Amino acid sequence: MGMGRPREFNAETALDQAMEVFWRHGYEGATIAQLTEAMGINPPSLYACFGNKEGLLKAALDRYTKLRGVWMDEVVAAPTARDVAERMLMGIAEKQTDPANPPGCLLVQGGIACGSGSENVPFELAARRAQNEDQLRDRFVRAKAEGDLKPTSDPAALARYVSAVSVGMGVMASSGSDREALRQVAVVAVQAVEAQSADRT
Amino acid sequence: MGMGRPREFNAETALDQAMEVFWRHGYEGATIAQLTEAMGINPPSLYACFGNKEGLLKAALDRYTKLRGVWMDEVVAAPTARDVAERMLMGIAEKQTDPANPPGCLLVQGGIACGSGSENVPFELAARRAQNEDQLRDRFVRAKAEGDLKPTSDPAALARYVSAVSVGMGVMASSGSDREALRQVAVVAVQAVEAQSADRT
DNA sequence: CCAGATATGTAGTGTTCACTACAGATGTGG
DNA sequence: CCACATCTGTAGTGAACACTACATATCTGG
Repeated sequence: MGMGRPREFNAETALDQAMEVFWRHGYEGATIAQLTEAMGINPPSLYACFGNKEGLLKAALDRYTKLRGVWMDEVVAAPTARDVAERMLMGIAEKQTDPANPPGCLLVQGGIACGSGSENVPFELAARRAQNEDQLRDRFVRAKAEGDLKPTSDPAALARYVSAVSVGMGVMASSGSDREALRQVAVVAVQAVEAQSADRT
Repeated sequence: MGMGRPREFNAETALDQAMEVFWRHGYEGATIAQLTEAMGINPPSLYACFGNKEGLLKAALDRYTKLRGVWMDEVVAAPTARDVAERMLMGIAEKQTDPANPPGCLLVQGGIACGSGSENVPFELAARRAQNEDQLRDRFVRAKAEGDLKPTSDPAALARYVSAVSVGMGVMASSGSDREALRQVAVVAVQAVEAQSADRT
């Protein structure tokens, strides 16, 4: 039996375009018409490949978190907890205002509140953000074990904090804050992590 | 000439219900059917009173910021910049997880990204958030003048920072974080403001 | 009690939405 | 070159959306 007509579009390239539409308009604000036009395909191709609108979102999120994961690995590779926070938040100030992408973060812009029928979309995004937070927490646990963070510090709370600041910066970026404003926030935010760091000998 | 049939519903009570629907589902996720049912009125009454869906949102935002303004006045009445930040962020941890309201903050849940035709909704919310930030900034400017904050500190940056943390906490709350998790974030966040405070004599 | 004015409830309006039926096109295995 | 499988484009589908026409009800001023 034959293997059928091969697909004429590249799934990853198409996903990049879909990602941008979701990023800019949110899950509910993005229409199939906008998505198909950006992806350069027709609705039947979209549904054959991704199932439905939510399936397309998940695929776009997978791609987003995969690309972001590479960067996060560099972030947690910083030598100290303070440097991890700085590299993370300063990097976010850059990325969230990169004119090559829509402002803000897809994991926030994608949809914080949704209508009936899409209630699980916000949870889907939250689950991806939690992955980042877990990665930070693990790194801070290590920092505490290494004596980099004070014995009284709470790595999980620190990770939650850095994650919260990241999200807040994303919302600011999407509503017009420029890169310099975000950098100022990052600089202040890092000082809280510094306050939890052991004194240098 | 007569003055017409009087309205049979209370506008403020109805707005409270509409507020909750926008809060829980966002602007685009909230339907007129949900809104009218929650408000206990029919569509013609809604349109006669608020113009259209966006007009209703603005009225709900007005009411939200008015109620919130009372609390913000208490926040900035705290004696020091550090206490202002603590009162603000700890209060937010309480309010965003108050079971009497939907989780999070209407100024975030209302809509961060919107589809074509509602592009100005996110800006509308951002403008209201900016009011809070301005109030914080003014308070921190005063704190600096009073010697409460270090001469090297940047009141505008500090206000932006506290505002960003607030927003981040709101997103966390809406995606399931409990009150204790938010309190932990607040405790850490306050330390950055403390780092900008002058040493006590 | 009547005229004018505004509110209300019923029952729609046109539009846009996510999604798909179907026919033709393009590939593979035998 | 034929049977089969999968993709593609055209052209829709029913449902849900924001919004409203209209008849009726309830008020005030005279």
